[in-house]
Amino acid sequence: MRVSRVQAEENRQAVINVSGRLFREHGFDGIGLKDLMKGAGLTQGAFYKQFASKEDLAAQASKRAMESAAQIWAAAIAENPDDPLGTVLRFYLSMGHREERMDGCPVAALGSDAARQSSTVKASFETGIRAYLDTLATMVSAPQGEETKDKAMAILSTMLGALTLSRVVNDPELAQGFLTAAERQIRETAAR
Amino acid sequence: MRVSRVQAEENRQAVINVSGRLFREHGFDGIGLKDLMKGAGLTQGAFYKQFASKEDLAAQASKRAMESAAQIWAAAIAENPDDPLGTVLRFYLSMGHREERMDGCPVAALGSDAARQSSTVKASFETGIRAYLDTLATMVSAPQGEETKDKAMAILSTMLGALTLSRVVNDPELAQGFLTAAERQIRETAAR
DNA sequence: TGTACATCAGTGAACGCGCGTTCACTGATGTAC
DNA sequence: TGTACATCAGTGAACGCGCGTTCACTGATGTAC
Repeated sequence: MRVSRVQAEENRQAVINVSGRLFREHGFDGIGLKDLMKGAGLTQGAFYKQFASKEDLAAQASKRAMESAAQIWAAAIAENPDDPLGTVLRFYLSMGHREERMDGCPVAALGSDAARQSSTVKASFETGIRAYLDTLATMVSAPQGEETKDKAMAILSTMLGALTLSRVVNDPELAQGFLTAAERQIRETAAR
Repeated sequence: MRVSRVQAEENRQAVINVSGRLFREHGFDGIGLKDLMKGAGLTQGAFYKQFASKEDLAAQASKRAMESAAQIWAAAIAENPDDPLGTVLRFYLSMGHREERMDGCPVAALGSDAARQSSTVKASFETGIRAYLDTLATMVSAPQGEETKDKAMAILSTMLGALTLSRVVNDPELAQGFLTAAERQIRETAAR
């Protein structure tokens, strides 16, 4: 049955939000339209009234996921403005983040999947990654602007790599080792 | 029809080898048993004479893929023993590696997929990752042993993160930026 | 060494299932007058 | 403001397809004597 335009838009947003979380948990190929729609309280049939294809949803959900990740960064920084970099590192490189794929960094949750997706999906990630870099760039000390960008890119690489490695290994001690080693090295890089 | 024991074992190895490559190219969920077997010149029906399940093959193929990655490292180092770290960084953090998923680093190709797999699959990755770390540890200068391990973990994190990020973004310039920034920072970390 | 027979790697078809996508239908919403 | 009708978000079933897995069968290999 028909639903008000406002309600329809709310439903669309709900699908995008829940898909962003479910894709992170199960991968783009690991969850179907039926379960994505059910997550928003709808049925499969309504899907094509809102989205052109699963890939279209993947792109929109990735964009949304990156945006909410950026908001989590911003909220954490706002709570502890004296040590922004330390705040970001403490939550990004934590065992809690390692175990929480669904609400964690989308690049860590979907990175190797995203590399295989269309350039529309990649564009969503690229935008979010540039936002990460801008945030990190405000936190590092560097003589010139160009070097600041470089440092931000190296720091983000280390963060993402350490979290990914910590999730791929079984041994919790080794996992913690990657997170700790990354944090230590990033602090040195940022200060240098 | 029956085939000699030697031939059967060769076929098994061929399936493992080709699957290691095809999984890297398409992801664990992105390619089916039919195509994996076809890659080794066999048909789908023979699969369960050699493997317990697709997951069983995933674990064995991941192990094999990590072993051949380690061999690529070793071969590159052997060719240029004067600058082992530089050699590894030049090929790992290259645009060529970015574009060659099938024969590249399995952690970069399958990292976020692997995090969702069974602990058997993760164990294959963990073993390979420890081998990476041992190799890197011989290349960094550090006063104490513990610090060497830490540096190796941070360096591997930066390498993996930079390659992953370079593959996730569309813009080749940004992709190259991650690789370059990572290489620069790793050289500093290794020398410090 | 030669023969008879058991073994089993590989084939190809079938199984049930869930996938992404399409479609006829419903009925509340939105619009025209 | 009230009425008549067109719109369209959502439902639920169906589509063809490919998935992982199973199985009856084949015939060369391996084994027993």
